[in-house]
Amino acid sequence: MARNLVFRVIIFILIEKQRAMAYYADIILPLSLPKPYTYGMLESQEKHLKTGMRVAVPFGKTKVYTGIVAKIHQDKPALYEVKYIEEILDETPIVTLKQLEIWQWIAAYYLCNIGEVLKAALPSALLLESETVVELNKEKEIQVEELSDQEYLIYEALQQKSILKVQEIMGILGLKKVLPIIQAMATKDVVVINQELYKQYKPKLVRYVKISEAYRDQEQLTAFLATTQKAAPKQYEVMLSYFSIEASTKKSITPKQLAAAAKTTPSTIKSLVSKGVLDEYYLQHDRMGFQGDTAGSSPVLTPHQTAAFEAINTAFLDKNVCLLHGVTSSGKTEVYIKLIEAQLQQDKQVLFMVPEIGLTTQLIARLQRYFGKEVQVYHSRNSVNERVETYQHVLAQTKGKIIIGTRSAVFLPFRNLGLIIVDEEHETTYKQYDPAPRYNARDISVLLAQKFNAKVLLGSATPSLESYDNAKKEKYALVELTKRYGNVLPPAIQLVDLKQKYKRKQMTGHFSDTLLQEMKTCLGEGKQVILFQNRRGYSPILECNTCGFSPQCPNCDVSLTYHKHNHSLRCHYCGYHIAMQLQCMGCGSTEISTKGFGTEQIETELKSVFKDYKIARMDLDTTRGKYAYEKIISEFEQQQIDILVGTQMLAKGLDFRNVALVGIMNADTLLNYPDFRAHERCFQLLVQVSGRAGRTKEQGKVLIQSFNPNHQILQQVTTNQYEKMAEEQLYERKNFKYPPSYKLIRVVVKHKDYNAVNEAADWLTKAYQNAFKEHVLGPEFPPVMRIRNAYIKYILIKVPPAYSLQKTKAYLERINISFSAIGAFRKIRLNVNVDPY
DNA sequence: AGCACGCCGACT
DNA sequence: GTCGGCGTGCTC
Repeated sequence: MARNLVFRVIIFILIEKQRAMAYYADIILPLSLPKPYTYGMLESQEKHLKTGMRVAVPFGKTKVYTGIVAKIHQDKPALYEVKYIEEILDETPIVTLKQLEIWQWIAAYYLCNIGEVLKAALPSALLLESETVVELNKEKEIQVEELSDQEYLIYEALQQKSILKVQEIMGILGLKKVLPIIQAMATKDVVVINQELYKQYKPKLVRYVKISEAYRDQEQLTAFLATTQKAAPKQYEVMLSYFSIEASTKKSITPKQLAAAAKTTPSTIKSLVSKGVLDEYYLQHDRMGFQGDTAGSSPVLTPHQTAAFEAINTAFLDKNVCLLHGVTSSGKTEVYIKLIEAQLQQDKQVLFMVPEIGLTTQLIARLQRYFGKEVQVYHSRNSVNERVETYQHVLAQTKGKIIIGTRSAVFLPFRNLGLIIVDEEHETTYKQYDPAPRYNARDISVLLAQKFNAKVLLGSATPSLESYDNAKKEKYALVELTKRYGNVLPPAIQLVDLKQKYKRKQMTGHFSDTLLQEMKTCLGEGKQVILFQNRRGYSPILECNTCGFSPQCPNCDVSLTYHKHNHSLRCHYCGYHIAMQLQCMGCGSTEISTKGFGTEQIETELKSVFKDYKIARMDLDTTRGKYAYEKIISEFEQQQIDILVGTQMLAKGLDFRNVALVGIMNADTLLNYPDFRAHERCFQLLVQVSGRAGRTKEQGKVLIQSFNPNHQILQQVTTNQYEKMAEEQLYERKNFKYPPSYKLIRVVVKHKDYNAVNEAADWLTKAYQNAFKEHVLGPEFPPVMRIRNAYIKYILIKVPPAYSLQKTKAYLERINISFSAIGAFRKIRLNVNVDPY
C-alpha cells in the first residue's frame, strides 16, 4: 500500500517534471485564422527560439508554412495534440516586439486577423511556402509494365525533368485530383514525395576576378606573361588591363569590366581562370545601390520656412503630432530636410511616407542629393528581393536611416525611430481597401511614433478634415506656411460656365473658347499646359442611336468604356475587354454615339486643334510599365511635351517649372460623386491640380470648366479659402453624423447570388439595428453593385463620439459570428472596413 | 487560404 | 456504374 503510494508520487513528479520541461510556441500563420496556433518544440530548438523569429511549421495535411513566433510558454494545450516546429528559419528575430504589438493593435482596431496583418507586414520573400514535389525513387528498379497509364505518364515526365510539382502533374494528366495517384506510386516505392520549402529570397551575388595566389609571385607572373605575349596575345592584353585597372582603382574588378578594357570577350577571361591565373569570387550586392554624389550641404531656408521649422520644433515640445498646412509650392520639402537632418544628428531613423512612389522621383532625387546612401526606398514596385534587403537594413540599422516609402513602410522593423513625415497626408492611397488589413498608414504612423516616443509631421496643402479637426481641437499642433516659395503669386483661378458656352455655341468639342484662347496664348509664349480630366479612356458609355443599347460588362454592373488607342471596350473593374463594335450589338445599327468623355477623347480633340504641338497623356493606361511614369514626367520636364492631359495622377506634388496654364475640363463629375467626402475631395483635387501652374515668378492661370460655377466648393477653390471650406464641411459632417464627428464602420456583403446578398444584408441590418438603433444605414447597393460576378451590398454603422468604439466593435463581431453560424449564410463573403475612407 | 471529405448530376 | 462538380469544415 505505502509502496504503491510512493511509486505513484514518483510517477507524478516525473510527469510534472516532464510537463514543466516542455515548451510551446504560439505561431502566427500568414492565413486568415482568428488566433495563433500552438506548436511544440524540441529541447534543442527551445534554446535558440525567440519571439519574433520565423519558423516552418506543418499545417493541415500537406502544407508547410512560415509563421512568426508570437509567444513562448509552457502551457500544454489541453484540447489537442500539438504538432512540432519543423525548422527555425532565423538566427535572430526578424520581427521586433514593437511590431508584434502594432500587429495586435491593427488586428483589433481594423477587425481582421493577425495573420492577415502578418501577410501585409512582411515582404513576401520572407514567407516561404512549401510545395509538394515528386521525384523518382532511385533506389528501386522500376517495372514499367506494372504501371498504370497515368502512372506511366508521370514516370515518363520524370525522366525528362527530375522534379515535378503537383501543379505540373495536374497539367500532364489533365486532371485535378492527382494526389491519390501520386500517393499510390509512393507506396509502390516508384516515387518519393517531398515537401520542398523553397527560400524565395536570394542575395544578389556579383562575380569578380582577381589574380590568384600562385601568380602573385613576381617570377611566376613574369614567366607566364613572357610565354603568353606571343602564344595568347589576348590573354596577355587582359593581364595588362587587369594591372592597369588595379592600379587606378582600389575596387574589385568584374570580368565584364576587364573584358571591355582589354577589348576581348569573356571567354578569354574564362580560359585564364581555368589556367589558374585568375580566381573568381563572389560578393553579395545590394540590388538598390545609390550611385551618385551627395552635395551634402543643407538647404538655406527662407524666413517663412525658418519660421515654420522653428514653429514645428516648438510644437513638438508638447505635442506628438504636428500638422503642417503649407500651400502648394511653399517649399515644404526644405523644411522636411531640415527636420530630417536634426534627427540624423541624433542618430535616429526617419520614416518619410509618400502616397505613391512613381510620382515621387523628384523628391527622392532631392533627398538623395542631401543624404546620399542614407536614403532607402520601400514600396510595392520594388522586387520582392529588393524589399527583403531594405527590411533587413532597417532591422539591422546597417544603412538607410531615412526610409521613403508608401503605406506598407509603416510595417518596417524600426529600432530607433525619431520622426515620421507623412507627406500629402490627405491622400486616400494611405488607406488600404482590399485585402484586409484595411488600414490607414497615416493613422498607424501616429501609433508607430507613440511606441518610439517619436514625432509625426503631417504635411499637406489641403489637409484632410480629420487632421484639420484634430488640429483645431488641439490634439495636434498646427503650423501654417502660407507664402509660396520665392513669393510667387498663387495662380489666378477662373471659372468657365459651360451652360452658357454651350448655349452660345462657343464650344469646340469639350473646349470652351476661353480655354482655347488661353491655351493658344500660353503655348505661343513657349509655356506648357496641363489639362485635367478625371476619367480615362475615350468615353465611358457607348450608345446606339436607334435602340439605345449600350454594351455592358458581363461580370460587372457597368457599361464598357471605349478605348480608342487599341479599339477596345474595357471594363475598369474587372479588366474584361472586347474589340470595339462597329455595329450595335442589339439591333445591328451602325449609328453609335459616345456619351461622356475621358482623357483619350481630350487628347484626340487636341490633336486636331493644336497640330503643331506635342501632346501626351498620363493616366493608368500610359503609365503601366515600371518606368513609364518617369519617362512621361521627364519628357514633360524637358519640355519635349507641350500639352499634358491626365487624370488625378497629375495632382500629386510634381514640380514643373514651365507650366503657365492648367485647365480642368469638367469639375462636375468630381462634385457629383456619391460619397460624403465628394466635396472635400473635389476641393483637394482642384487645389492640388491648380498648384501645378505658375511655379516660377510669373503668375500661373487655372481655368475650371463647369456647368455649375456657382457651387460653393468651386467658389472656395477660386478664392483659395481652405479654412472656410473646412469649417463649412466640418459643420455639415457634424450635422449629418459623418467623420470626423462620428466614426464609420462599413460592412460589405458579397456573393454571386443576388437574392442571397439581399437576404444576408437584411438579416445583418436587423441584427445591427437591434444593437445600434438608428445609427445603422442601409443596406444599400454601392454605385457599382456587381463586380467580377459578385453582388455587393453595404451596411454602414455610425459610431457616435460618445460611444466606445471598442465595445461597438466587440458587439459587431459577436453579431457577425452568429451570422456565420447560420447555415444558409455560410457561403456569403463578409468584410468589415473600419474608417472606410 | 488550401485541401480533403462527402454528396449529387452527367456520361462512358 | 464512375468521374468530377461544388459545398463544408478543419487546420495547432
